[in-house]
Amino acid sequence: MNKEKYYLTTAIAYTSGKPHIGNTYEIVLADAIARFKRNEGYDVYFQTGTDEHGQKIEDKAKDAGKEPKEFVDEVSTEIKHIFDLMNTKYDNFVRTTDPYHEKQVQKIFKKLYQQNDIYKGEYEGWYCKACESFFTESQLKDHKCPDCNGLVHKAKEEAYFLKMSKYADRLMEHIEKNPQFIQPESRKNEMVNNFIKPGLQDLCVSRTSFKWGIPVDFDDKHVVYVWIDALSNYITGLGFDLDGNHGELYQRYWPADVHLIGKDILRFHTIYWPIILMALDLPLPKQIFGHPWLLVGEGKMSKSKGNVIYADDLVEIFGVDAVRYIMLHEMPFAQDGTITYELIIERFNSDLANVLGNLVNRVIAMSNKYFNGNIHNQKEYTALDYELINQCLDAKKKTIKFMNELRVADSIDVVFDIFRRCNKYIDENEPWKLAKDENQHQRLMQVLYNLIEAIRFGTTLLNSFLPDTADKILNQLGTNVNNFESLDNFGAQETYKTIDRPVILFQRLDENVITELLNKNKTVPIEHKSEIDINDFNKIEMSVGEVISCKKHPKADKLLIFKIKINEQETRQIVSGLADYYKPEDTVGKHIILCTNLKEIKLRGEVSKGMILTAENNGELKLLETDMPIGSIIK
RNA sequence: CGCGAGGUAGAGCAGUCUGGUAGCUCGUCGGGCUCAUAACCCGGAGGUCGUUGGUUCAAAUCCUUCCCUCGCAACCA
Repeated sequence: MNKEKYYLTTAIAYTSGKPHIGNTYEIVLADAIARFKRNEGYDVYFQTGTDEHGQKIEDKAKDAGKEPKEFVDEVSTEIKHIFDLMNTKYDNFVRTTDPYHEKQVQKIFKKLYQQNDIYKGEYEGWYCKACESFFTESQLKDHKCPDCNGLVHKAKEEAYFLKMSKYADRLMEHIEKNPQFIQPESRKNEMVNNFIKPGLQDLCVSRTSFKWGIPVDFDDKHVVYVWIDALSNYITGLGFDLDGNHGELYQRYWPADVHLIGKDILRFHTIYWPIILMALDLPLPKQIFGHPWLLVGEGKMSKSKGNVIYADDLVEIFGVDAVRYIMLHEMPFAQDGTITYELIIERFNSDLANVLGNLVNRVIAMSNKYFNGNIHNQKEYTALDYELINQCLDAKKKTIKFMNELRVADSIDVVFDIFRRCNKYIDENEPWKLAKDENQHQRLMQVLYNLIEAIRFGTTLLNSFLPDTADKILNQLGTNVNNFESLDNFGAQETYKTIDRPVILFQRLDENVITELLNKNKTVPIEHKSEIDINDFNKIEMSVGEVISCKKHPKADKLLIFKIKINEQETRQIVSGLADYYKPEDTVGKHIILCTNLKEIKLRGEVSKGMILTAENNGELKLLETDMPIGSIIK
C-alpha cells in the first residue's frame, strides 16, 4: 500500500467543562475533511484529544471535591461521548495525562534546556491567578488583568523561558515562503504585524504556582506550562520519541498536513509551535487553518441569557446528520456564522426533507411501481440525459477542488446541485406519462436508471458529510458501490434492486411540533448558589439612598457615576454599569436600595464605594426602587 | 480616534483580490404536474449594492468622507 498520507488534527479540547457547540463544530469539520480524504484515497490519520492540565482544572476539581485526575477522566469521557455522538471517526484520541505524552514532554523540555533554548530566569511582574498569567506593567489595564479583569498582584517567580527571538527570522522566512502555511490568508498579516514584527518576547514555559501539570524532571518545583505540554500532543500522539526510537506512526505521518484550530489560538500554532519544532529540529506542519466561530442565536452565548445550546440537545431534536449538515453547510468559510433554530428548521425542511429525502422517496416509489424495483441500464442516452450525466461526472473533481481549499460548504453545494438537477430531470421526462405507453417502457427504464445512478453519485460524495444518511440511501437503492473510482464512469453500477418500501430519510418538521420543541428548549435550568447561613447574610449592610446626581463615566461606555445620599451626613460616589438602561438625568431623585459596606474600588479611574441593587431578567435591567425614606435599613 | 469583521431583494448569504448585463437559497405571487414527504418543476414581482466625493469610457468592485451594526477588548462591585 503506497497511498499518500494525510495527517489532520484538531486542537485538543480543554477539560474544564462540557464542550459547547463551537468545540463540537471543530471536530465535525475535521471529521468531514478526514472522511473525504479517506474516500479520495489518502491514507488518513485523524487525531484529536483533550488538554488536561493547568490551574483552572486544579481549582475546578477542588470545587467539585475531586482529585484532578478523577475530574479530567470524567470530563474527557464526556467530550469523547459527544464526539462519538456526532459520528466522528478519529484515529487517535490523545490525552495530555497519558503517561507516554508526559514522559516525552519532560524529555523535550530537558533537551531544550540542555541546548540552551530554555533558560532559567526570574519572572517579575503582575500575576493574575484566574488566568494563570503574568503581565508587564504596560500590559495591565487600570492595574487589572487585561484578559479577565481580575485582580493582579506583584509577584516574582522563578521560571523557565523559551528563547523566541533566536528563531524569529527563520519563522518569518518560512511564513513568507509558504503562503499556504497560515489560512485563511487574512489571518497571516494579523500574526505577522501584531506579533512577529514588533519583536517576540521570550516565552515563559514553566510554573511553580500550581502542581497539576507535568513536572520538570530536573527541577521538581516546576511544572511545564501549557504550550510545550499541549502543542506537543501533535507529535507525541504519533509516538514521537526524543531519543529517536519513533513509533511507525510518527515516521509515516509527521509533519501534519493540517492543524485545524479555532481562530483564537492561531497565534500559538503559527508562532510558538513552529519555534518549538525548529528548536527540536523537526519539520513544520504544512498548514494551519484557523476556522471561524459558530455562533448560536442572537449575540454571544451565555448561561445567563439562557441561549447556550449544546450539540447533544440539537442531535436529540434533529438527528446527527441534520446537525452535521447545518454545521458544515451554513458556516461561511472565513467569517463567523450564526445558527438559529429557525435556520435549522428551514434547512432541514427545504434541503434535507424536500430536495434530498423526497427525491429518493419518489424515485424508489416509481422504480417499485413500474418495474418492481428492478432497474437495469439500457445504455441509450438522449441529449437530455447527458446534461445530467455530465453534471454527475464533473462533481467529483469539483468537490475535490473545494475540499483541498477546505471549503466544505461549497462542496456540499455541488452535491446538492446533483439532487436538485435530478428533481428537475424527473419533470423534464415525466416518467408517469412514459409509463402509460407500452412502447416507452424501455425509455422509462433508462430514465429511472439515470436517476438512481445519479443519486448514487451524489450519495457517494455525500458520504463524507452525512455518513449515516448516505448509508441509508445506498441501502434503499440496493447497492453498496460507493467508492470514488466508480464516479469516473456513469454506469459503473449496472443494475439496481430498490428496497420494497422506501423509508423516509428526513420527516418534514411540522410547525406545531417545532414550536413545542422550541418552547421546551427555552427552559433554562436554574442554577443555585451554595447555601449561606444568617451570619453570612448579616454581613451585608443595605439601606435606602437617594440619587443626588448622575453622569456618564467619561472613560467607559457602560458606566454611570452616581452621587448618592445615604443618610443626613454622608453622600457617596458609586459607579454602576447602567448606561445601557438609564439616562443619567432620569435617575435623579430616585430612592434606591444599596449595599453600603462593600469595599471601595476604582472603576476606570473613578472611586466607587458601595453597590446599587438591580433586578435583571431577559436582558432587561431595572433599579430596585422604594418609597421609603433615605437611610431606611434593609433586612 | 482600542483591535477586528461587516453593511448587496422581506430574511440569510455569494460576487469585491483580478472594474464590464447583480447572483444563490428561503419566503412571496402566478402557473404547471401528479411519481413523491402539502412535495417537485416553470415563471413573475422585489435591489439607485450603507453614505459623501474622486479615479475611469465604465465602479458593488479601486481611492476617499462620514454613518450604522456585530465580535473582541474595556467595563458591569
